This record gives sequence, C-alpha cells and structure tokens, in this order.
Amino acid sequence: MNTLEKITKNIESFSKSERKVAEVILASPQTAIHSSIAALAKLADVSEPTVNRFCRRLDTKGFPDFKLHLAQSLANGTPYVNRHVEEDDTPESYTAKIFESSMACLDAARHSLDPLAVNRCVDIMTQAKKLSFFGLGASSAVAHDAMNKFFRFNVPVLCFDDVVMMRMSCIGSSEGDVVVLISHTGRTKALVEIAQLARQNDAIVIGLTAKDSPLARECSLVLSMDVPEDTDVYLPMASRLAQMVLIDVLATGFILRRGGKFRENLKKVKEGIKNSRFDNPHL
Amino acid sequence: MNTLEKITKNIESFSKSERKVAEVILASPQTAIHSSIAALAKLADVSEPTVNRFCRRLDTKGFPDFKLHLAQSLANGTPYVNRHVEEDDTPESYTAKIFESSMACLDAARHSLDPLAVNRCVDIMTQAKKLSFFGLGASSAVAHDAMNKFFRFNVPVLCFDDVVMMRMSCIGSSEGDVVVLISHTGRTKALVEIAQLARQNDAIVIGLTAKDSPLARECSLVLSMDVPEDTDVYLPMASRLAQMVLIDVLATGFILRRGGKFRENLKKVKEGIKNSRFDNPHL
DNA sequence: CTTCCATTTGTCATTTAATGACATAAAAAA
DNA sequence: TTTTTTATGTCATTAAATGACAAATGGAAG
Repeated sequence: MNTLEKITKNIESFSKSERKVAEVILASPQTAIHSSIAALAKLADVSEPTVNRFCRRLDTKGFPDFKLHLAQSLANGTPYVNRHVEEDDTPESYTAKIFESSMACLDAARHSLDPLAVNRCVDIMTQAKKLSFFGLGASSAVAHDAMNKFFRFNVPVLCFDDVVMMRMSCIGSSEGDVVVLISHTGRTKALVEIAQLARQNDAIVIGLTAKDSPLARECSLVLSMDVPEDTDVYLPMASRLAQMVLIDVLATGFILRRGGKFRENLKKVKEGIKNSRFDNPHL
Repeated sequence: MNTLEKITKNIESFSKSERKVAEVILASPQTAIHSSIAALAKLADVSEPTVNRFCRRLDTKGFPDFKLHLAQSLANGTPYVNRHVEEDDTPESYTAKIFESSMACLDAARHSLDPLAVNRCVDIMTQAKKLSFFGLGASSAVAHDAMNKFFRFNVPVLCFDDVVMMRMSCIGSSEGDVVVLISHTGRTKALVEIAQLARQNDAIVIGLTAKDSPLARECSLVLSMDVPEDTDVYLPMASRLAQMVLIDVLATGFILRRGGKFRENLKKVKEGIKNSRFDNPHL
C-alpha cells in the first residue's frame, strides 16, 4: 500500500509524539524525504529515536528505508489505480479517472498474460494460410482492428462481425487456416458454436477470451487476460483496450518472426495511401 | 527526467569505473536502492567515492539523494516510458514494451486533452438528434466501437467506414445532427470533404483529430490529443487506443449528463443480451 | 490521593554510512 | 619520453542513524 495512505489510515493508532511526526510528514512529504532524521525530529519537536520508532511502526527497516518508501509513493503524483466515476465528477475529473483506470487495467492485463502462450500464438499465426478474426458486439471493433493490422503483412485476412458470415467462412476453411475468436467473457453461445465448427473443419482456433470459459474449452489455444472490468458501469471499456493492445503484441511478434523483408512491405502500404492524404507541411 | 533513462542515455559519457557502477545499477535497480554505498561499491568493484562521484554526475546531492531519485523512478514497478521494440526481443520483452508504450501514450494523451473541449463536446452530443461516427482505415474500428457504446443510450446512432455511405448520410442530415469524424492525422482528403459536406447540410461536426490539420479546420469543434506515435513501426498503434479511451470519456460524460434514468436503460440492454450467453456459474 | 505498573519519550553512546582531502595511477597530449 | 590532465583509490573526518538505558507520563488499583 501507498505509504502516505498508510500514515493517514493509521494515524489514530499512533501515540502523541508519533502523531506529531505523521503530521509534519503529511504536511510536506517532499520536505520529509529531503531531511535528515535530526531535521525532521526538530520540525516535529520530538527526539530522533521517536522518528525512528515511527518509521518502524510503518513496517520499514528504519529512517532511510522509510524515506525510500515515501519517495516511491510520491512518484508520479498519482498512481494508476482503478478509480470509479462519481455522479458529481467534473469533466476534468472523470476524464482523468477513465484514463487512469484504463492504464491500470492495461497494467493488470499485461501481468496476467502468459508470454509462452503469446509466443505459440505468433508461431501459429505466422504459419497460417489464412487468418480470420471474429468478434461480436464490443469485440467486433477489435476484430476489425486486427484485420486492419494483419492485412498489411500481405497475408490473406478475413474479419466478420456477423454470425452467418462466420459460419460460412468456417465451413469453407481447411487445414492451415487460423481462426481468432475475440470475446471478453467467452460466454457468447454463437461464438462457441463457431469455435466448434471451425475446429471440425480443421482450422486452428485461437481464443482471445477468459480462461476456463465455455469458449476457451473449444479453442486450440487460449490467450487470456485478467482485466478488472468496471462492472458498475454497464459498458465494456477496459477489456477491448487490453484486447487491442494484445493484437498489437501479436502483430509485432508476427513482424519480428517474419523478419526484415516484411517491414519493407509495411513501408509500401504506408506509401500507397500517401496520395489519398494532404501533405503534412511539417514532414 | 527519469533517473534510469538518464543513466542509460549518459552511459557513453561515463568513465570506465562509473560505467561499472551504472551497469550494476541498471542490472538490478531494486538491489541498488536497498544497498549502502559500500555494498554497491563492492558489487561494482570500485571504491566508495567513485560511486559518490557517479551520483553527483547525475545531478544529485550525493548517494542518499541519488537513491531517492532512483526510488521515485522505480515506483509503479516499471515506469511507463515509450520503449522501442528491437529485432532480438523475446516475446516477454516485446509484450512488456508494447504494453508500457501504450500506457505511456495514454498518459501523454490525457495530459494533452482539453477538459473544456470535452465538456462542450458532451454538451453537443447530449443534444444531438442523431449521432454519426465516421472513420477510415485504422480509425474505423474506433468508429465502430463508438457506435457500440452510444447505441446503448437509446440515441439514433450511425457508423460508417465507407466514403460513399458517409456522403449519402451527410447529404441527408439536418440541423441537430452531430457528425463525429475520427482521424489521427486529419489529413485524409476524403474525410475532409465529408466534414465540408456535413456542415453544408447543417450538421455539427466534431473532429477527433490532430489540431491545425486540414480536417480540424473544417470542424465545428476539435478534440485533439498529442500521442507520441511510434513511427518506426509502420502501424498505427497508440493513436487508436487514445481515441478509444476518449470515446469512453465522452460516453461517460454523456451518461452523467443524462442522469439516472439512462443508467436504467443500460441495464436493460445488458439484460437483453443475457440469454444469448452461457450462464456464468460464478455469478 | 497515592502507589504501582505500563507505556511512551528522551538522553547519550555506539555504530554505521557518507563525504572530503589528498595521493597515486592511468591516460592523453606535448 | 615527459608533462599534463583526468580518473581512481586510500584514509580521515564528519554526519547520520540506531541501540541501550533512564526519565517521564498516564492509567489502574488499592
């Protein structure tokens, strides 16, 4: 836990002198981390060992160690925590909260991701004859995005957000085809059926979905992430973000695996769209 | 600047012994902040004053002060900096880099966003008779996502990634209609024309695009973000993420403005899709 | 209201860490 | 090769932090 919060939370349980120390620190943490134990003791009008005892009470090894902890909690102004939007938030505050929550979720997602699974996934995708990205609802945007990325690699790519099209596509698939199914919950019936269908037609099915979900059970390979979805707002927010970054990761792995000549291809695509644009005077 | 970055950046200008110190610290910053100057000197196989001189070279007052700075840059596990993927990165390292870069970009985007503009944008959107989201290329995924979000609010919403459909839609628009155009660069000719067309037909045009771009000049209101796009990879990555979070922000502002009864509506939508899903045994 | 016990707090001594001054070694320039 | 400059280490000094112990404070029981 954040050291400053910890002080605030425990201030009631402190003794008189320790509370004096706590108040001085809370009043100006920046001063605290740049002072010696003697200076701080003087500011709080207590003895030096009292400051030391205060530090130990907060589970630190001593004053220098305490300063380190304090410095860490002071870094970055605000840490990226999942903060909830309140009814009376100003535009400024809810904007900050949403951005911060998004970052916190990406951080959580990253740590829950299995690099080995990522690697195997890239393996499979680089060897695919055809790549299909399927997603329904909020995940369809992710599927679109994935297509937009992978089509630049000169690989046959498909993308559908329509169950009927998915079915037709799966029936026509054959060995060497890879189907990527995107679903945060992994509980969408239609998509589970698609997974079964794809596998019956010899396609490899990769699931970007929750582990141990019905969908996950039907996939050849699952890439799961634990994203703390903000459930009191009835909108899927962070999950798509994490999925999208995961697509970036897979695309990057793809490029790295296929090597330099494919980077040439990317350049070509980018140059190809140039004359549909206004020139940028700054370039 | 981040202390770790600073060390990396200046490592060339260090002397032999100082470089030894730098390497030991970079190898394990966590060890460094918990060691005394003597311990660190031993690890780097140099004398204690050398470590001290190293600290001063990095604009700190001495070793303890240096540790404080280092601790701050180590806060949050790893600092979110824009790190570039290298040819020989492992799956683990490029995954971490991409997630971190994404978070760093979101952070940058957040700080460059004007809350007043967000507020005005929400104002306009809540009063819209009809909402249209248009995006081409990578931005089309964002437009889709926006539709997916706003349609839950019981507002007429459109979304196109096809220029012809956009044109047709714009021609049919009238006063009170709001068109949101999504383009990272703001230099896509087709979209600039759409902006003009929409305004000729009395629609309000909101641009989620770069400020001072050709598209921005044609919009009634511009929401711009400075996102450090990773230009040596020929893929748009972070910009869509930032745009998507911005959509979340707008949607949230929308809900807050419209009040409680709309939250009921969200609940209904969520319950409506329930029986297309497998039950979650954990709920 | 006193006495006793427990807790808190301060004083002082000791230990440990950090820094400054100087000397030596290494490298670069003459 | 010699000189000069820069880098590095040794040692002494200073400052900071901690431990041990004593004094003071605050309750609780008699």
